[in-house]
Amino acid sequence: MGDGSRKSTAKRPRVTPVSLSAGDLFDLVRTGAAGSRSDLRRLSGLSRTAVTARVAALSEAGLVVLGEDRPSTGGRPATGVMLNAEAGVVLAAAVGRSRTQVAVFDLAGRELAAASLDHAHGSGPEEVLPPAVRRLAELCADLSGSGPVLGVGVSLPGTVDPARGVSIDSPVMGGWDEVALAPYVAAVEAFAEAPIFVGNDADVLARSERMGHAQEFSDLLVVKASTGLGLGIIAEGRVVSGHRGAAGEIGHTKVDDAAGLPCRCGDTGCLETVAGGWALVARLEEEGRPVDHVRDLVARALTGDAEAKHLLRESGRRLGDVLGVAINLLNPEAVVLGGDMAGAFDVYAAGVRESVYARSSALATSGLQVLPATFGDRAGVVGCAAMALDQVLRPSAIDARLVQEKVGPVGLEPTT
Amino acid sequence: MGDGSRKSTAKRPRVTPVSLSAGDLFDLVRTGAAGSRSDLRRLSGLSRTAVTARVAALSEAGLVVLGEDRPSTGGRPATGVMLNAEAGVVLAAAVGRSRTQVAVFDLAGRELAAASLDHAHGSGPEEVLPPAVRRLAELCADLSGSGPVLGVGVSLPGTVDPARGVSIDSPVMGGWDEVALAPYVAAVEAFAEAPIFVGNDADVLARSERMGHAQEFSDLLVVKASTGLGLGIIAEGRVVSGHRGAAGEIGHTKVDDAAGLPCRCGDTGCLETVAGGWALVARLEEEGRPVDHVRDLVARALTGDAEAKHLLRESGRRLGDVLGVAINLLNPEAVVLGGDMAGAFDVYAAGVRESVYARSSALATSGLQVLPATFGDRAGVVGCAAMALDQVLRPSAIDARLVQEKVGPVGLEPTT
DNA sequence: GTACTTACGCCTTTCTACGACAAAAGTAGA
DNA sequence: TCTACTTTTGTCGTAGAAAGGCGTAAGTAC
Repeated sequence: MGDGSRKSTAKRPRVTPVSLSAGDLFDLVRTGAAGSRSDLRRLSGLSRTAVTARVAALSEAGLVVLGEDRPSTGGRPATGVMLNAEAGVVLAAAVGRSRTQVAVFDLAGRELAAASLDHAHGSGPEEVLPPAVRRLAELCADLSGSGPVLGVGVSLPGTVDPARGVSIDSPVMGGWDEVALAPYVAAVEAFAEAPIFVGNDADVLARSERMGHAQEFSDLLVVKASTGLGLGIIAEGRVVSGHRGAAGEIGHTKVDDAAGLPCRCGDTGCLETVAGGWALVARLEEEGRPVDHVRDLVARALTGDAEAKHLLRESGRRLGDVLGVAINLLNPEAVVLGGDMAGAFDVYAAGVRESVYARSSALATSGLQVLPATFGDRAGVVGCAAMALDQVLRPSAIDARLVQEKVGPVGLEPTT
Repeated sequence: MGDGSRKSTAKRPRVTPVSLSAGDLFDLVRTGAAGSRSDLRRLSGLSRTAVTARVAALSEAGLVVLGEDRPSTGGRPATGVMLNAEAGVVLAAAVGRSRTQVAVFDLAGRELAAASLDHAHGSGPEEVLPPAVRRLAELCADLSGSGPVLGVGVSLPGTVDPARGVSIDSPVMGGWDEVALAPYVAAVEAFAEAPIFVGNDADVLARSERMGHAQEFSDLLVVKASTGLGLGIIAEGRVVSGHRGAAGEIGHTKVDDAAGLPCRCGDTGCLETVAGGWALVARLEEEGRPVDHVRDLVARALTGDAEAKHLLRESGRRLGDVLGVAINLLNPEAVVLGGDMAGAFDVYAAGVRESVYARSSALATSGLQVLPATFGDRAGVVGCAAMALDQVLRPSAIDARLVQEKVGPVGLEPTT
């Protein structure tokens, strides 16, 4: 050194504030990557001062709690920093064709209360949503002192527009064209402020796996096999929703076996007409053995009914034919089977495996696993909650909450 | 200060540095979103001071240039800030079965020089790579004063591991199992420092569309139809590579039409055996009309050869059968056809459209477009360059380069 | 009991980012 | 042609955040 003739050596600003925000640190805590301020310092590269300041802000906002835990690693034990699961709740409502599941979750994703509401098959929003919202209000009332409602996740069996929070249409339920969900939720005063997140049922099932199998695998196909057939895609750890959120319409792929058979979507030849739950139910009915719902068919299969088992296995095989293409395309590490039909997992998975291994290339199927949905028949509400939590607790949302709080506390109680 | 009883009211740090780094601003300039410091101020929300400092740093590093352009919008005209395309180059090498295309691109993605090297069908890395690297060195030498080599993009017809930069295997070429590419490139001293990015040929084709159709559409399927059949996926604006980078193996999907037919992959019943370029060539050969390469078949079709046209259309139809499933799954806005067979786009696309519209649901195909690859037979090198540029010029890489430069100039010349 | 390790609060220094002031360089209209 | 207005840009002083040193707390290892 020793020059100085060139002004570039004068004083150059640093220009590179790669520092992480409080929300980013919160995310590290929430995901369990960090459990103490020291962890955060190591992971973020920030100085102690910066980490301390951010954690203090998060703590004041009630988003994290400082416990005296953490075993020593040879020196002074660290003060535990963990997510304050009691800082609020999210609501989940998984609307099905004849049943709506509702539940309340804390910020750690634990279910605090749940209920199920039956309604007539194919009901419209007026019959479904107000009772569900009322029930959620009751659940919240019973859970006194559980913090404010930070978000609401809703899943619908049909096409939705996540951006606008409206139902676009539903093949299995009437009256859901262009229905905005916010007004129904806002009917309860305590929910009026909460943002609403809407997802397709198959998509939401995929999101539930982000709290399950996706912690192990980053590329997954998640099948929802119930009355209809849907597919959720997790690619590189992210849920892929496709253009206008309409990815995963696997049920309406045309297959040769179904040529000419009319589908509920108005077209003919769809996979659903030979492998969808409604079609299996219809088949059984034709044979003079009426069942009310796919769940009944599954129940029969579980008690050893040969015909029901055969139908399920056959359905799995046909699904596998189409799934094989998807597997070649996306090369997932595992296929997760969810929905009512996966209730008889062994039978259904046997059918799926049979044709998947025949249809896909050796490369794609080597090491491919076929797994049951982590949360079984609770996957709907878990996925709705996961969807809401992912949005409500994402770093930028946390940062926004903190600056908002500096102006005037709204939403979360500062400390109380 | 006089309180101290409650520290929470004292002075709270801001804790939320959402400010954008110099690299982020560079990205805005590079993508054309911003063309002046005022634009950057508006887009980033940073203060004039901060923007000025960052732009000064970028300018000193030679990454952007300040021109006196920009028309006035009613007041003083803004100084134009634009990407300094001459700050360096990236190299592209698209390895094919019998031909390797190489090219040099500037940072704006413009091709500065190009060449093509033929080699025996199915050659190994020893025969292919050294000549290609030598040719690139010659091209660079001719382009004196074009800046340092910042990155190298290579595409291979087979499976690759992008993370490690190695070829895993190739169905069409021998000797490519577990081949690391870096040593070959580093043989030329001027290239030794440059990072290497490796991609599958179909994947790279998809990346080329990020500079083409993907500027308009965020969800695309990109088909590479040449000797083999491959598929690249762009979902929500991102290229999806799948687990171990092996997504898009559409050619080895099993189809009923091909039952029993042996495929070059060792299996039987693959789509490629009835719709892949190599199969069409074999078919023509059986009929006593030998052709050397798919390109010859396409050339014949373009001159009106009925048999060639029929084969191409039939191939497109069969591809469309499988593609229909993918379309239902991912609901893209457009399907892009590339590779040699797309050279006869009209014929090939007709076949694809025919079966795609029959196979997919009305929802997925309404508004679906079938388009030719933006860069035709140059898509390979363009995609390689795009892959390298996306990595080399991404915000975090730019930031790293700037701090590096503060310590001691390496890589880019400071101003010179 | 002593030395060592790890965690963390407080303080000072450094440096970034902001906003105000002021000048430059155009356009629009009298 | 000249003047008022708009927009862009450079410079300066100040507030505030991040870093790092120092000292202390609270464990473990021997």
